[in-house]
Amino acid sequence: MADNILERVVKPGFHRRVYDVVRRIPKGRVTTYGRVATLLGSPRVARHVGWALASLPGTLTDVPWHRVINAQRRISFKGDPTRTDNQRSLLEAEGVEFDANDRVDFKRFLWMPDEL
DNA sequence: TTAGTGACTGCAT
DNA sequence: CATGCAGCCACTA
Repeated sequence: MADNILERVVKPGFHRRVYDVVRRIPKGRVTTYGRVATLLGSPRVARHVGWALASLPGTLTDVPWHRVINAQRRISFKGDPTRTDNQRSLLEAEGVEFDANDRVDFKRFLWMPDEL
């Protein structure tokens, strides 16, 4: 089970909390690193959210990491460019659309949790 | 224990 | 609109 793998790969608790939030993002919706951080109670730890996702074992988890993009409404690309391609493909497969500038329309696809 | 790092963000230029 | 820069703090070595 993916969760078991996650338990072994990820030790720290903060990461674990990030994954719990990300798992709640509905299919076909996206959110930002900053919003996830805010849901965790710390609006200033957006970088840690990204870092937490960076340490995921890729496809071996049930965490929809691809539904998290940056506040500029774009997919963050630092490191491996193929990752961003994959992320975009996954989102488009769920119905999320990108405009000519590779941006997502938050009015239509941003996940707005009740808690926020 | 200390120092370095970063899938970010918001404000300034 | 595009860059640049400082702040942020859990995690890693």
